[in-house]
Amino acid sequence: MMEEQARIMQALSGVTLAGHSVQGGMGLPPPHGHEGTDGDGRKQDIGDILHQIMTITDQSLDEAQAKKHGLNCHRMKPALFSVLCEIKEKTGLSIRGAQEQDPPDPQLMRLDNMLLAEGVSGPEKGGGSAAAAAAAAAAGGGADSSIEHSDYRAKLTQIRQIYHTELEKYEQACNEFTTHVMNLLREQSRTRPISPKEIERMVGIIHRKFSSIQMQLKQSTCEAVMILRSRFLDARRKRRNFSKQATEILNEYFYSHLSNPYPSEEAKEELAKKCSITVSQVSNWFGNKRIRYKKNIGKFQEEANLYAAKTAVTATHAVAAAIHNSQANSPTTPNSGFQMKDEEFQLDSAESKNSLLTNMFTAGSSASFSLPNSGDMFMNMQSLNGASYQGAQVGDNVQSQGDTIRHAISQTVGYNDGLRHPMYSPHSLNGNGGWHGAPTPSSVTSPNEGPGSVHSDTSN
DNA sequence: GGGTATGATTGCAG
DNA sequence: CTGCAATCATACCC
Repeated sequence: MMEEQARIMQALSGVTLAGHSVQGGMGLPPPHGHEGTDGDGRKQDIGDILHQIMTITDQSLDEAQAKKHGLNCHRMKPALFSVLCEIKEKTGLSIRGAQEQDPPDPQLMRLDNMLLAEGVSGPEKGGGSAAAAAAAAAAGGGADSSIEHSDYRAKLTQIRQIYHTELEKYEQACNEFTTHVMNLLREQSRTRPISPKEIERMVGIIHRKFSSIQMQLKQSTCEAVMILRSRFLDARRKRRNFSKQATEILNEYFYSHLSNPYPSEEAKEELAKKCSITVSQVSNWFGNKRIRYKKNIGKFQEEANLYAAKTAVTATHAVAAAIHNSQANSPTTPNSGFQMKDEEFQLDSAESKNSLLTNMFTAGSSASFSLPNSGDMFMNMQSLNGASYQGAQVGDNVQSQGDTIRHAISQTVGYNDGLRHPMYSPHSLNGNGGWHGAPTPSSVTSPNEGPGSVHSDTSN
């Protein structure tokens, strides 16, 4: 082997480096012993080839093409080509074959799932709004939640659009590049050993490269969504007072259930719906309210009175209406003890609630409103303006008015069918200041309440 | 800007 | 899980 190499070297030096020594000395002594016609001939062949190579750039393109064509048409070409392909397969390339079936990248899967969950890569509309809704639900709503919500959705749509545009671009570029490379390889396969398998492999490599770029795109998209999401949630985490209306509704409920201010799950849902807040916000509100009320009952007294009166007014409407209806339906119905003149309750548009209150609860007022001596309302109203109200025995009379009236009154003044059990007063807070002495928590409606009784918490 | 009100959070107990 | 109590963080008001 070494000998042959040396001989080739000699031949090369003899041809291409004629007159120049590469072996250090000033001159190379002529080789001895191996010279002959055979050696000279081979030397000449190699020299010709090398010469051709060296001068190939001097040839015109046409000449080169002609040579290429000549080679392609050579009768030995197909055989040689397949042999070379085979050799190539057997060497390096076949080793890489094992790496080809790429297992699904867990990171890519994570990204895909996330994008799907965020509604970026999923079906057109549903996913996005679902994610936004989820985010909204997670953060809780507010009066302006819809604004923030739509803002979030708009930004998400923007991200989605960018993502899809970029993805499309990448896919297009990938396809173009693949086609280009395939054509190139097919072309080249006429002059060098490239098997279809290799082309396939190359396509795979290209796709992998592009998918890694896609992964970067997905990653940045995910980041963008996450940032948007966190900003959105942060913005909603910012405390925002409930609307006045919502606070009123909650307060009304609280003070009309002062004896047991623990709304049931249904009541909470109802309140949440009415106030456009979440159930958990209702729970928070009641939790805060209970504790703050308990801590400083005095401070809340005024508020309690206000809401008691308010509730009384609205309920009075109901009662008046109920009576009116009842009377209309059965004119013979006796209404002693609970007689009210309709005109005293024509208050809706002309009179404000406040002026009505003044009329109703001023001693000199023509309206005489008797309340049972057992409800929260009564206690609160007692301190409203110092007037003393007699707890009339209205129960029987009211009952005689039929269910409608009984329900209305029950709603109004905390009247229960039982009527014999004392309801809550601030003084009945137990030693720990809890409501635990009161009817069972979480059962908003009093346990003593009759089964047919309708309570305000569920009836509105 | 400071004080208060208020919605939310946290840690604990039942 | 619910509610309580303490606390935080912010909104709101003067």
